[in-house]
Amino acid sequence: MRSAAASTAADINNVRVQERTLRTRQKLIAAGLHEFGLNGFEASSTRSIASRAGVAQSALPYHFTTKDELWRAAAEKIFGEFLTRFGTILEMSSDDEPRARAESLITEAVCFFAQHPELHRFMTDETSGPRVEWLVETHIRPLHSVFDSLIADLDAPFDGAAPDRQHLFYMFVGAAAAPYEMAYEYNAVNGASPFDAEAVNRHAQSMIRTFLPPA
Amino acid sequence: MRSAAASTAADINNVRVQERTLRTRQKLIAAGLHEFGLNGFEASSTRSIASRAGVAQSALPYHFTTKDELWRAAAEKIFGEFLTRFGTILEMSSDDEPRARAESLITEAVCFFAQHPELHRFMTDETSGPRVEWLVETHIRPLHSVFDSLIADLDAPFDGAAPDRQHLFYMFVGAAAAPYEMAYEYNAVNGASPFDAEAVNRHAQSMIRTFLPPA
DNA sequence: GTCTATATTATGATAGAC
DNA sequence: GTCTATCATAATATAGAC
Repeated sequence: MRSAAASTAADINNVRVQERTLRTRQKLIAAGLHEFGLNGFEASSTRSIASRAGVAQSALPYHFTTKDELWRAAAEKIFGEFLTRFGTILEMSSDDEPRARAESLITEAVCFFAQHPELHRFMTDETSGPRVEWLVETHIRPLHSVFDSLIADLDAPFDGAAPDRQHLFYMFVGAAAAPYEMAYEYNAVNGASPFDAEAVNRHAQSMIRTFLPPA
Repeated sequence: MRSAAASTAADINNVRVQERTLRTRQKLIAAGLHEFGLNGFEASSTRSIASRAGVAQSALPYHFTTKDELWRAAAEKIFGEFLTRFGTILEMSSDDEPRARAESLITEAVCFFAQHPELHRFMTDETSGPRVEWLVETHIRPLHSVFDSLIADLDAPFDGAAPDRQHLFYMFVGAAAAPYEMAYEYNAVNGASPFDAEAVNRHAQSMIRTFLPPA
């Protein structure tokens, strides 16, 4: 039966095509995440992204229509990874002592910023325009509820003199990401990379000592 | 005496020309500071800068040869202003009680980041390359000694459990600048501008409560 | 689906009139 | 010194061969 055989072949072929499409899209997203996270949207060219992904420049508009859409796909990926990982940690630690839980949440957040500095760059690259508006509504606003569960533990011990809850979010994010946002400077001044495991641990400890009052 | 008259006329003319040159250069630096501070180096076009300054695009390469040099001039201006202002505050407060002094230094730093968000953008816009290298060696490294006088007061009360001194610099800068670095998001989420005087005061108070241990 | 080649636009820097 | 006009280049997106 020719039609059945053709249909089967087409199915097999479609699967393979879809797999290849998926792989190429993923390579482009990974490369875009790297470039956008390092240089921001405007300073990243589709050529450099395609080159990093190992495909032709025209593969980018083919798979994502515009540079803008690739940027959105990269944002989805990095914010999705963060929410997934943090959701897991939040669940796993739900029965821990408040202090120990806060410490491990802070440590996890610092490690994520160190391993994925792109996350913070996406949050701060542009100051206005359609991309920021989309990002805030789609991905950053939800972060606040995630951090609220962290913040509940952070300011409880302060009683009257706790830092402003609204501002804790910004201070925490800014402080956690700062060494990685200024990595070149950190390296030049301190003679070591802020991404080294030892430096990350020290940063997590410093964050705990700064944002959790002494026990 | 024709030559004397001509000389005098030329001198007067030179002064006027130099004054006009200076004004144009200053307008370009101010416009460049604004654009670079808002969008970063690559995303700022010489056309938009010139347009903001109210001069022709070609006035930029005429007065500064390259976009790069204008950027450096803008960096000189904003870092110079910061050092001048902070130097004054440091002197004026040298006889204050340590706690009160630390509080006023923190408040001053927060106000400066709020009034000049360009400063932090210059520190974080690019992650590598000749401009960052120049900026770190010329302007950011000196900031560390300024902050050291602040930090000496910050971590003294902690005794054993003080945050890492190296990391305090980054945490402090990151936390102080965060609301202004994420101003669009702050506005969308909190329904008010982080640049409002009331929000700046609250941020300064939150910074004090976070980075100075309860008295 | 991926490539090479190209159309189109925007950028930074230069030339020349005034 | 400032302007208009232009060059040269690099960017994104499209067309067409395979």
